[in-house]
Amino acid sequence: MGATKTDHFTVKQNAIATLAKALGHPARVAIIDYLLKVDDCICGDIVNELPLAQPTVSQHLKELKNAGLIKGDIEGNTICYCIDEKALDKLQSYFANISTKLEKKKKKCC
Amino acid sequence: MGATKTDHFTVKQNAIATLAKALGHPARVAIIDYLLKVDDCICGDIVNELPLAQPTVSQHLKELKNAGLIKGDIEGNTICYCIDEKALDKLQSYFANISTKLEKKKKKCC
DNA sequence: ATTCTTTATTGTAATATTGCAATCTCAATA
DNA sequence: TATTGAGATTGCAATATTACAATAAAGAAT
Repeated sequence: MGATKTDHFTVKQNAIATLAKALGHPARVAIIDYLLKVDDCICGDIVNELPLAQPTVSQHLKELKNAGLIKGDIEGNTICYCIDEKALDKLQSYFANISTKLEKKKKKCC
Repeated sequence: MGATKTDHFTVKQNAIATLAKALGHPARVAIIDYLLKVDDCICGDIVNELPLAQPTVSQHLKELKNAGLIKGDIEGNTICYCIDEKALDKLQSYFANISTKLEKKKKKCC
């Protein structure tokens, strides 16, 4: 087969998986890192920051956008990419929740 | 090509990407969810919980294990899989850190 | 010892991802 | 109206992932 059976899992599980998958490549982690580092989001220089060709970077940006992790505002000739807080909040609370749960069940197993 | 250029990115970026990638499939998110829900980690019934064939589940467990997200203790006939807190702490602090940074730069851009 | 049970491994087919050269789009500027 | 420049799209090759049937491995139960 090769295709993920998304319809067999909950909406929430799929949502987390989609977000995690988008961050499942170092180039895309690097893009998020860079967007965080740059204070004003005059982007467009992302390509120069990464050790990858322009079409490849464009593709990674597209994937981050599809996953909802970033959003791009067209600004005349250039595009200003920014982190979408909502998506990152979702991830943050997901992992915070896991940590809380792990704290509670501490030493209950292995 | 098809192969990720891991050597072009930082160790940290690769580490986060590896962990995120492991969670980039709903079945693996479901496994983590299940391990959290079950209080004692008498596992082995993970296969019954998932809508996938046994070899597929085994493969997903292997990937979670390779990424360091879970660990498996052999217990006679069965194997007891548990969440590895260290990996999840890493993810939790990564996203907590991002949230903090986003808070600071609020309204500075788009 | 044989069978049962649980999990891993192997092999294979279908599909997805990664990466880039070439090309295209479109706004800004000359 | 060209021309330039930023970014997206297309097409393609290499590789990785997903899923499962069949099979193997190994301790438990009979």
